[in-house]
Parts: sequence; structure tokens; C-alpha cells
Amino acid sequence: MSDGSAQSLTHVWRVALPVPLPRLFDYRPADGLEATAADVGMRVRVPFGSRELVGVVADTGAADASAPEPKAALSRLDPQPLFHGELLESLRWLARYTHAPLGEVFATALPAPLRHGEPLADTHAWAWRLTETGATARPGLRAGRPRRLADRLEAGPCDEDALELVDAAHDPDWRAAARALAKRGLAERIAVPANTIAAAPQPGPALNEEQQAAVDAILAVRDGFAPLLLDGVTGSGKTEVYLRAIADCLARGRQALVLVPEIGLTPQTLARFRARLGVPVHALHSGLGDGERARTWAACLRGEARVIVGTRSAIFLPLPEAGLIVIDEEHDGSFKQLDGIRYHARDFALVRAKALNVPVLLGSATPSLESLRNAQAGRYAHLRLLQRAGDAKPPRVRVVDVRKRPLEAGLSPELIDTIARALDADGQVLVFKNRRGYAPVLICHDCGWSAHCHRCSTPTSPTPMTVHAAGRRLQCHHCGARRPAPNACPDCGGLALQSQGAGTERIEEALAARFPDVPVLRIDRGTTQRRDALEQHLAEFGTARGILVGTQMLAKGHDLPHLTLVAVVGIDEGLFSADFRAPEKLAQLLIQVAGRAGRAHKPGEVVLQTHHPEHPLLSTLLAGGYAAFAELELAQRELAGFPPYAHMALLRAEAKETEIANAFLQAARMALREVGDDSLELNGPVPAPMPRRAGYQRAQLILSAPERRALHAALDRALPTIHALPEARKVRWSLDVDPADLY
DNA sequence: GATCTCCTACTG
DNA sequence: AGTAGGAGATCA
Repeated sequence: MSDGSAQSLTHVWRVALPVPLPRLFDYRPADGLEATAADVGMRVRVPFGSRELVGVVADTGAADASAPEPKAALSRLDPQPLFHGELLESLRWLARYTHAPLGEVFATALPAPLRHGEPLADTHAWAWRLTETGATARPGLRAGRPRRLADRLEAGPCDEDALELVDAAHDPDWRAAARALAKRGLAERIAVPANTIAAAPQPGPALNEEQQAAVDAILAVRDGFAPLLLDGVTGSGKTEVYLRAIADCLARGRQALVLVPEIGLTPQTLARFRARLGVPVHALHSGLGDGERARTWAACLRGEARVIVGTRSAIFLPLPEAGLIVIDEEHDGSFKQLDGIRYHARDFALVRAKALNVPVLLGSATPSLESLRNAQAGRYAHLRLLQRAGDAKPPRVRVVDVRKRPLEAGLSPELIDTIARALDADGQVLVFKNRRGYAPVLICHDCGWSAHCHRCSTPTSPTPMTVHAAGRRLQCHHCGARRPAPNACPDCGGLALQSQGAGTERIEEALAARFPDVPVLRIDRGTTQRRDALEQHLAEFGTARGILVGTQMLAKGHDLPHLTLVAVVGIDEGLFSADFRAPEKLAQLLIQVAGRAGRAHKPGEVVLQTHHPEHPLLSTLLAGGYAAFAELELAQRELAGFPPYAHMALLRAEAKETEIANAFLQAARMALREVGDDSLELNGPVPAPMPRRAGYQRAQLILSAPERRALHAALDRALPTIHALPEARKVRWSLDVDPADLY
């Protein structure tokens, strides 16, 4: 027996570790410290098996008497808890909601250096001042940039941020001048406490009535939690509304966080925010190095960062003095993380805003159906901006029927003629290829027929089947039904059945061959790796006639004022995709690409090439715009029992053999059935979108329930069993709550 | 017969 | 997840 007299009194740290195990691990405090409630949220270094890990104290308490003596932690890494208050509680919520281990959630929330145990970064700012020599020599300097800068510094040290904001307008090259002075020993760069600069906002353009009403609505609720949906058509000036709300937030001494989609964080956006708000704006995006991310994190924690513009992961920043959260383009798919902790930054922003007791502003020209539904139900205030700023005219939209037309790389003769005409008129053309989903559907090129599941489909809610086994088999991704692919079209008897999908490369080749005297520029992930590469390519492309070929990347963001024609191909994949979100994504995309045409004074033209010119999605969108489409699509979702009228989760598994993945999912299904109530619907196991990846077979189980509560209750009760399943050892599995794509 | 690789169990 | 230890496969 060990000397256990003090054992019952031993207080331990309950540590959340970055391992996929749904529990905490007990450690005796390091360095003879006492474990107290004040330690919660601190990082600690602990031994774990044969290695050392950095974890976060999630709780303290008496050691479990039945367990063996806990190991001692190696060290405490923070003098003060890194997580506390609102952020700590919100992260606990996120772990519960995503059914992920708390330690993995903490790890996801931290920039890499902090995750690996480095101390909180220094965040002091830099300033310039004249040296004594410099002060003496200044009057003798000859006129020029260095002299002007020296004059500016005469009054005292000047913050780099201030130089950037105020002086960059007069001398964008002040840094060169500073270097010149420093070289001669006349000026020096010194560290100063951060955030010493006072806000010097620039006035913006006058607001129209709608914008003013939106701003008034936000300012009316600024003292508490309130979700507001800013539903504004392209070009209606949503950013101006954000800026007014942020300026008010700053004036009240609060921090503002702005989330933008991955491609929305351009230098121009930042420059506009900086110039208008007159404070340093911190950017957080994937292009930053680890050190910079860690500094921004620290600056937020210390309250030094007042305005932060960032992509998805910025939602994890600590905001001790929060006053407002803005989510721009809230419908954008990039807010959902697709691996690791599968959180949705927009949804998490709502939770944080509520806990922080601040307003949260969701902006979009094409709001997600979830947000529209929340607005309809009165849960969100619905602010509308219907007027376009300036006199930009909406483009003409034409639908081109390609049934039975000879296609060249997926382009019809009519489309090529239209492109030729636009080029003849010295216009620029964008050929936009919709590319969503991996699983191809079978379409008849003669009549437009496509294969649907006999078991799942209803007249109002067709469930397409996808093509498998090199075109020989059809499979329903909802119920798993399979049948051989027909040789001839069951409707028209034609033999022109084909699975969809010509890539941008082939389109580029075909266009380059057809229009040899015109530049053809392809923009996609392959050609545009670096962040600034797109800007560069577009700059080279210039303003003369030419053709751009691209996917999603070209749908938004960059201004292309010389576009006169936008041609969209590949929309049938969206019309008949097996994914229930495909119509929504397609409609959002069509609205967005259409917004690209004819922004300046020339009216633009949009051509949609399809096998289904009479499809209700297209006719509704053309006749009634996105609002009409959304109403129609919400009704469809309600009928089919899809979100937002149901709540879903996806249990994915991959293994070398399909049978092993399926056996696990089957066992999980039984465990869920056991504990789930009658409202819990289970579908599968069915093959995952890319059934084979790197030699692994992927399958999934679809969970859905009309009430979120029922779904989560079943998961809470079944997951311990699922973790312990013998089959679980043989597969890699993961759970995705609120999956973005089912297929 | 020693070394390599894959499988499995376990982490406090 | 990452790692260690064990069982079977592989090599000169």
C-alpha cells in the first residue's frame, strides 16, 4: 500500500488534451502547486503515454479514488488562464454541440504557437522618433521626404500605425524615408505600448434611406444580443452599413469582429476599413504566418486589437471588450470547417454573440435558407436593402437550351456565337463553370431526362441517383438503392445518356482554339495558388477584349468592370445534384455571377446553358429573384424534411474494405436506434461522395430528426457505445453535425 | 535468425 | 492522434 493518507484530499487538474478521446485526464499539479478553480483555462504541459502534450485545465477536483495514482503535470504554462469567461464557456458549448473532445476544440481555437506551449506573444507596437543627433540636424536637412518625416517626428515619437494611416496619404513611401533617416543615425525605431493611437474616422458617403434604416436598427439594439439579417442586393452598400455600425462600436470603446469568406479578405477591403475607421485593423487569414496569428490572438486577448477582419478561424479570437460581430456573405460555404472540429463559424458566432451580449449582423445578397427561415420566424430582425447604389442596371438574362445540340467541350454553338458577338463589340467575357459535388448524375442529352430513385423520389422532391462503376450502375445516396444504368433514355428512347462534367481546362482549350486572336485566361485552384496571383492575373488580363474561364473563385470579390457577357455552363449538375443544398448553392451562384456583368454603364448580358430551360428553379429565379426562389426552395425542404425543417448529422467511416466501414456504421446504427426516439431517422450506410480515396473506402450514415434536441440526445447517449464498438477500432470515423454536403 | 511492417491496445 | 509492443512476413 502506498502512503495514501492525503489521497482523498488530493486535488487534481482535469486536463483537456488534444487527442480524440472524449474525456479529461487527471494530473497532480506541477511544481507543488495547489489545484484551485482559478487554474481553469490555463495551459499545462503533461506526460501522456510516452510523450508530452500541452493541454488546458478544464476542471479541478478530487482525484478518482478507484483510478491509479495520477501522474504529476510537468509545468504550468500560463500565469493567467488563457481561456476564461465567455470564450471558455462558448468553447465548452461547441464541444458539446459538435460532440468533439474538449481538448481538440481548445486546440482548434488556439494559434499553433500557443497550441505548442509557447508563451503569449508580445504585442507592443513600433514607433519612430528622432535621435538627439536627428533633432539637432533636422533644420539643416534639405527638402524632401526624409526632411518631411523628420519634421513630422519633431513633435515627438510617432506610431507606425499613425504614419501608415495619416501620412501614407501624403507619402506612401514613408518607410523608405524612415530607413534613410535611421541609416544616418537621425531617427530610430522604438517599441511602445500598443494601441496608443486615437481613432480618426473618415466620413463615408451619405446613406440612402434603406441603409440609414438598417444602421438605425442596429444602433437600437447595440446594448444586448440581437441577430440581424442584412439582406441586401448586390451593390446595395452593405459594407457601408457595417462600417457605420463598427464606427459606433469603436466610439463606445468596444471591439468589433468581422468574418469574411476566404476569398473576401483582399488588401482593398482592409485598406477601406482602415481608412474609414481610422484605427489599425487586424487581419486574420490563412496567408498569415503562425507568429502573426499568435500576435493577433494576444492583441485581441489584451484588448489592443479593436477591429479584426478575419476568415472562419477568427471566430475563436478572445473578445474581452466585444461590441459587435459582423458576418459578411453569411451564406458562404467557407464558414463551415470540413475536417477536424467541423464547426460552422456563422453558427458559432451566433452563440458567442449571445454569450457576449452583443448584436450579430449577418449580411448577404443571397442569405442562406437557414437564416431566411430564422428571419421569417421572427428570431432574426430582417433588414432589407433593395436599391442598388448608383445607376447600375441589372443584366439581361437568357436561357439557352442545349438539348440535342452538338457540344464542344460542353459549349453549344449558340453560346459560342454569343461569345463571338460580345468579343466583336470589344467586350470581356466570363465563362463560368459550375462545379459542385463529385458524384456525377446521368442526363439524357436529347430530352433532359435524369435518373431518380424509385424508392425515395416524390413528385415534388426527386432524389437523383448517381453514376457508379464507370457508368454501369446507378445508386441512390439517400437510401442506398442501386440498379443498372439504362442503355437508352427511358423517356425518349435516345442513346445520348451521359454523365455530366467537362472541366475548365477543356473549356479553356476549346475557346483558345476557336478564338485564337483573343487572350483566354483560366482562373481556378490549379492556376492560382498564391493569394495575390489572382490579382496579378487579372491585372495582366487588363481591360481589352478577352475571355476568362473559371469556377467559384470568379463568382465574387474582384471587380471586373469590363465584363459584358457572363456565360454559365454546367448548371444542370446543380439542378439535379443528389445534394439537397445544391439548388440553394446554384441559385446563390447564379445571382452572384449575374451581378458581375455590366456593373459600369454598359448593360451586361448573362447566358445560362442548360438541358432544362423550363426548370422551376430557373424560371422562379428569373421572374422573382432570389427571394422568390428561397420561398419555393424552403417549401421543398419542408416537404422533404431537410434543414432548416430538420436537423442532420453525418457519421462517416473509412476503411480499406467497404464491408468493414459498413459493419461499423451498421453497428453504430443499431446503437443509435436503441437510444433514439421515434423521430430519429437513420439512413445508410451509403457510399460517401468520393467512395474511394487513397485506397480507402468511405461510407456514411445519415441521421436526421425534426427537433435538434432529439438528434443530440440520441448522439449523447449512443456515442460512448459507438466509441467502444469493436468495429470502431478497424475504421477511421468522424461525426459531422449540420453537414454542409450530404454527398 | 535478425529486421521490417502491420495490427492492436492504450494513454491518467 | 501517436506510440509502443507483439505477431507474422521478409531478407542475406
